Amino acid sequence: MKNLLFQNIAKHVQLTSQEEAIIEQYCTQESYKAKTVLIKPGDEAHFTYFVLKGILRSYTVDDNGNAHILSFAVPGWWVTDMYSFLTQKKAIMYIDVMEDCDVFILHKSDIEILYEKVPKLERFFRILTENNLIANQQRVLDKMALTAEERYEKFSKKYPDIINCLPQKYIASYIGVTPEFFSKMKSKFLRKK
Amino acid sequence: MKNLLFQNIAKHVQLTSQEEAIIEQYCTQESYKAKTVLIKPGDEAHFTYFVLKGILRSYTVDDNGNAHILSFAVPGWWVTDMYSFLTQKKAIMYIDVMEDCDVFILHKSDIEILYEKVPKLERFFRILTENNLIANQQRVLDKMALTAEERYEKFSKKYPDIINCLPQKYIASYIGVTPEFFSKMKSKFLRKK
DNA sequence: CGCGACGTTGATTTGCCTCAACGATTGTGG
DNA sequence: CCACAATCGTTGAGGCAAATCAACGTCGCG
Repeated sequence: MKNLLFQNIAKHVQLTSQEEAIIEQYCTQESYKAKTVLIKPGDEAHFTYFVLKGILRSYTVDDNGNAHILSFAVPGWWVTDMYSFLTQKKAIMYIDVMEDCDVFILHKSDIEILYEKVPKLERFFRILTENNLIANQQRVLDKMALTAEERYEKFSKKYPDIINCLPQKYIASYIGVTPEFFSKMKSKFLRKK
Repeated sequence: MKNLLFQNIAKHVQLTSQEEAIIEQYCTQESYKAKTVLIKPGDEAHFTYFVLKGILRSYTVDDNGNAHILSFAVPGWWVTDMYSFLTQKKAIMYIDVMEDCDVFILHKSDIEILYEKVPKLERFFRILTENNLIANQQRVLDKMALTAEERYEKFSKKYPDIINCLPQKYIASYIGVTPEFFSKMKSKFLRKK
């Protein structure tokens, strides 16, 4: 279990077993049932979550009540309301559980302590954030340059596993279209083959 | 001149004058005329640029030849093709100069050296990247949840200075609409007041 | 069983794009 | 210094991608 976290870290920085032990001290493991809301707008996000099992998502709800999914968090991923977590201002997003999950919880203040005790983590999270940034930059450009169908194709190549285990309305929301349009698009797409 | 860089760094980490001296060794200053292309798709982005004066932009061009601006880089900002710079694979973006500029140039391999010599930079760039990520996440959501007019309003509040010194077709491109539509939108917007 | 969540399909509307034409401004070479 | 081209912004007509609204079938589950 704990291995998934350290496997992940090991992809970018090499920790000693002593350093791993320190990190372990600050990680709390927890399980949540589907539909549990971990963060909602107005909260202060004191925690970041590392997913061991299950699926979470982060999203906003607009004035018309439509949800817009920013990210799916699957095993091996971190998730929180970055804005709130980093600035300690009010959250703007929901984080909730889509499939029963096990997570590690890290408190904001503990992360700051860990940065001091295990400086390598500074690098680890830098690299993690860099990769996340690249992905988000690409997503901004994709939303501007590609059609819904192209975004769908791209998504299904990038996350072939997610596509079959989630209600498709969530995929529509991630892609940036309505469930109705997504349905029509998909049937047109399949008819072509 | 060099001060702008260190003022910027000082917002997030405290450097000794010795550390500043080390960093200075790896910075090359350069000036470029408007329209100079610093990076284009297919290149390998070996450099990142810190803007002292002038304006640069990063953007992609889609299959129809339309440009989509990812970012404007004004004094105090860093700019490069993050994807290429970090992975050292082929660039996917253009970086070019919109107004004659002075920049500091940092080589990818020098940054790696600097991370070793001045570990505080690891933190500095982590924080910088975190803030950049938050902004890009918000932009993804804005493109999904807001109308063009709302995105325009948001942009003009966030960058009131940029709006008056750049041809508006570039702002249209950043917002994610055509210049024609932007023009109509703007005149409708002004008529309302 | 009956309710609620989900996916589908159709009719209609709308936000934004495309294409084309036209002034105004800029700038550049002769 | 002018002439001409290039760039930019505006406006209009028409078109298309995607949203909206509504109705309906299906499935899983309390």
